[in-house]
Amino acid sequence: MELGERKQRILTALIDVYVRTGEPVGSKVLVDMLDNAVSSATIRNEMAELAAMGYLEQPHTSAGRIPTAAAFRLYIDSLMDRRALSEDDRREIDTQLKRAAGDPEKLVEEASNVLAETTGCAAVTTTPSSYAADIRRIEVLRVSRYSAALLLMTGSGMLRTRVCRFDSDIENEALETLSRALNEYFCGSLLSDIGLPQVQSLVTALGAYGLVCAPALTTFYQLVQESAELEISLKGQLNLLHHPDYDPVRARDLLTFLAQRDMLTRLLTAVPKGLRVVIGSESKRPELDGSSIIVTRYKLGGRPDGSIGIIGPLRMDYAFEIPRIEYFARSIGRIMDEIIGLDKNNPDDEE
Amino acid sequence: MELGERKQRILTALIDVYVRTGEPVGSKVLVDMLDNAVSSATIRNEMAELAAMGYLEQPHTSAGRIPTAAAFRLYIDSLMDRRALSEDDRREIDTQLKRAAGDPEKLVEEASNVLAETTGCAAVTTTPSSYAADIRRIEVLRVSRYSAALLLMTGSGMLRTRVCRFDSDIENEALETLSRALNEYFCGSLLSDIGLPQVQSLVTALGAYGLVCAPALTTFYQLVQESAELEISLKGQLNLLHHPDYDPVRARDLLTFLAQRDMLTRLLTAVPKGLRVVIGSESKRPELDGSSIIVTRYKLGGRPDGSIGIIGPLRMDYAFEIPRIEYFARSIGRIMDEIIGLDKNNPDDEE
DNA sequence: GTTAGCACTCTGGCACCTCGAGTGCTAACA
DNA sequence: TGTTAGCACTCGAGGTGCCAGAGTGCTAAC
Repeated sequence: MELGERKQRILTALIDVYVRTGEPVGSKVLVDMLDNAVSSATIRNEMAELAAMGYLEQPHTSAGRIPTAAAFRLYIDSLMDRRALSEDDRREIDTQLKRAAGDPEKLVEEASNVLAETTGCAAVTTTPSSYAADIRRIEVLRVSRYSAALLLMTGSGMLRTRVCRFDSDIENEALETLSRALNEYFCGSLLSDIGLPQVQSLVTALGAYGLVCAPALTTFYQLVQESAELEISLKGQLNLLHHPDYDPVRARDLLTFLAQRDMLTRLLTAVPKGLRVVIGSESKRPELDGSSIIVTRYKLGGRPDGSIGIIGPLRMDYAFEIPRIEYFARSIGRIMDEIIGLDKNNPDDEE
Repeated sequence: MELGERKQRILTALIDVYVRTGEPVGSKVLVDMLDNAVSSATIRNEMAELAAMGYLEQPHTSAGRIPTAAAFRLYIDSLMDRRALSEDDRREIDTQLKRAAGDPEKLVEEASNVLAETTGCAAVTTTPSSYAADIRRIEVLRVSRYSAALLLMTGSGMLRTRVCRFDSDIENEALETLSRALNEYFCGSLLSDIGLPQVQSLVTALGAYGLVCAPALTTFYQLVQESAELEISLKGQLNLLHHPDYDPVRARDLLTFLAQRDMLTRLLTAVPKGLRVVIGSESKRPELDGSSIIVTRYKLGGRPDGSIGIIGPLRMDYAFEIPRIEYFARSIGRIMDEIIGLDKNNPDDEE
């Protein structure tokens, strides 16, 4: 059902006002918005039709209208005028992100913080998907007589350590053999390809040291699992508690829902590739009624990788926030490539 | 001003009831509590005096009385009967904590989670104070042609890494020299003793490589700073939002206050040695009115080190929660000594 | 198809009332 | 002197009624 041009103008104006004020919009305000081209009665007629079409609703008879999720959907898909970020805004974002550069995980976390702060919403990000990353190097470092640290370095620039305790004192020779074997077997493997059987098969390969090194192999396996796992960071939850559009109880319930990380995972990993905006009830989760999610993916080495986005009330300045999030994603991709992307072109290990 | 024996009994009974119900306690209930020994009128007289002494207050004229912060203080210091944890509770705590063992920082974090969950309050912990820890070892690991990771290992069992980018390709020789110099200069030093001047002085010591290694020195300095910093973890904030004693707005404000980590730091580091209970207004922070903090320190190698505690509403079951937190602290100390404490007695490095 | 005008509806705030719980006080009692 | 019974009093919670204001829907005229 195609919307007449005037209906589109009215709907757009109404959304613009609503996004600004948060109050139901009456016909009089819209007359002004449309330069007195038509009278309030005409607007009222049009609004009644828009309401019948499911684009507007009234909290009660004598209140103005507010846009429905369907209206926001239409607005985002075809009505809105994207507002580009100013040069200043971009520079600001870039500098803030670069401050955290050095380590991909820190970068993404900092992006989350900055995004939450600038939008006043909660920000979600996933770390670069190390699932498909390859192991570059494994170090075994003695900590004490009977404990050692394993260090894992991946092609995505991630470093992880984990301490392992042996059942008794362990010889240097054993640790060196372990280190050699681990590197020999697993360097170049994808994290996702390493299963328990592969790790277990090392026990025999380690010969005389197989048994004493067993705890280290378990630790190594856990380390790989943990590293392959997608990590989700959620920042700025307090923003939601302070947001005027949420009453404290709704905000609390939303936070409780978001605290179940598997829900978040599902929401984030379902993002196909480009941008995804989930508006209120579209998510089919009652807890997300009244909230919107804007997510996009950042690229790593040119390929879509982790996700970044915000969660906030239905009433968001989509025309502004969407470009902002897209810029964040681009900026993260760019900086991350600077940190590690280039390394991909020049693999260069010592061993 | 000494409290008469009957007043003590009344106050104790009142607190017990109030802690259980959360409602103002009227004279009739107390008559039952005290086995009808006296009439409600007598209780009322006593309560009026207790109120005059500042131990009780009424939300309004026709309501029962609730204990003031001063009453809780008296209760904790001299009236209450500590209730010991059951054997089952202890075992439960031990197994949950041991699951996370391996790394002191993870252990403390997990303790925070478990404590928050079992008490229904927010839990705070500080990581073992690495401030006074000594550097055991520094590793320099090449990541790419022009970047390397620095790894720092301390005597408190902490491992930290940070990636550093050089201005251009860097030779193996340079990295090796850097590694040697760092270890030579800083192994055995306390983290707190390492300042910018000391690090800078390495530039000359590195000779020909001084300049190219400069970024690594900066990174090293940051790494040391970051490692020396006390880390505070706050878990279970959502519990506070759901707690019946907080209306959502107060809970929100409390969370907002707690989010300023420097405030938390001050609260936690001020704990002298044993137990510390800060009740409501005693903290002099208006945001903490209506909330109590119970903190104690866990020991590491027999010496008081980090802190662990909970933050929750004034109305807590102190007689039960205090022993619980103390048990947590003991358990952490014990497990942590198992992980690293013993190592202190057997320092044993490869180099 | 558009507009002016009017009756209608609904919310939010305010005042008012009643009920129940629990107190403070007084006078009598042991 | 300390304890008790009895009663008037206070206050909050919750329900009702009323009013002003905002915005609509509808009708009839343009």
